[in-house]
Amino acid sequence: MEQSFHEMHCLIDLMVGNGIAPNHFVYNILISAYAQEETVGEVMHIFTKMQQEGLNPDVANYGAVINLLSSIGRMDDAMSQYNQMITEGLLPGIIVFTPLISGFCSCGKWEKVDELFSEMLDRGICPDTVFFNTVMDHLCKNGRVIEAQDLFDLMVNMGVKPFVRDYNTLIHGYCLVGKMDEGRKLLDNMCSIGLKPDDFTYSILIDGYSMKGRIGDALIVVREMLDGKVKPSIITFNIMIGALLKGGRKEEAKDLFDGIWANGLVPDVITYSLMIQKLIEEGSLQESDDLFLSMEKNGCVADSHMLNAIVRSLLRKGEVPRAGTYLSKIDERVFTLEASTAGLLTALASGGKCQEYKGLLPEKYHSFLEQGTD
DNA sequence: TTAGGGTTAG
Repeated sequence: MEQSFHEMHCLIDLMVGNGIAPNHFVYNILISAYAQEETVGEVMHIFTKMQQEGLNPDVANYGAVINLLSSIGRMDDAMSQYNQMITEGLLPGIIVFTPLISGFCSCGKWEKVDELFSEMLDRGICPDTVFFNTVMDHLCKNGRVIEAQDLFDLMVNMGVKPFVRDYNTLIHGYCLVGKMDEGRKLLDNMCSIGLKPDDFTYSILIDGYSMKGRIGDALIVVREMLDGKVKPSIITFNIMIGALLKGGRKEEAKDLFDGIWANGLVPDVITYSLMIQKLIEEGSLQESDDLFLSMEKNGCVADSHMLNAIVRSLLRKGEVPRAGTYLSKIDERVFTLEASTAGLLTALASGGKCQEYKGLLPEKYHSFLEQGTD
């Protein structure tokens, strides 16, 4: 980035040297590019530089700067820029209000959200589909699904057509607070107005039912998805496999796993992680090792989360030597031990077998055993 | 591509 910052300066100097003064377009391309990298120093430098050269920032320039400041939570600074542009007589548009309001949502300043939304409407600025989706998503993720629903209704009343993504956002909101029947109603509602649910819609609902332990209802949605000719993604498979395993329906989960390839997909690290943990849990240790090997043979590489989860499963089963094998992989690949994994190691030593276990685990992790003997 | 946003799994 430092290099390209230098290049940017050279480019601007070259333009000036050729009698071409950089305009708002040029500056905004630069500001936006640096904003994407979240390099605040550079952005503010360019912003100052353009003003020094007698070019007053336009609404787009302010929009890009306010977006950057809001995205990193510097709301005081974002508001100062907003006030500055008002002072200069510029008229803020939806491009300025969306990041500003989104920023206040991110830090939970809901009264500021309400205040700015009112101000925006007072200024005659119409919220659009991007605005509604952004704010609804924030509300849903904070458990404020009732307010998200109100916003959704307002959107419809204002004549802004909801898209599949808006439904997905709201259904997710209901799932997060366990209101599955409301989520389910929305699925039917979107179908009735001619919107076709996608794999996200179904996956969100399947996961929601699964979290509530309603495996039967989850499977009904799976059936509807397949009947509707919506192709599941590997994530959908992972959700379904997770739901079945949770419901103790291992054979069906295994059938789904075997059917992944027929759907033109390949299992990913999460699919394998789910299956392997289940095998360990039921004591099929050789099978779990075999699956791990075939996974790596298929080019799917274990990540830190997976190895930690495997180690924890093995430790819970008292399979210390095998856990040692996977701990060595964590060590070799320079992954970190997660706190919950370390906690299990420490707990292990409190049983008085610290010395015995030391011989089974890589030396690097002996300190966790020693902590347990205090 | 001059400016704002967003969904699912261990």
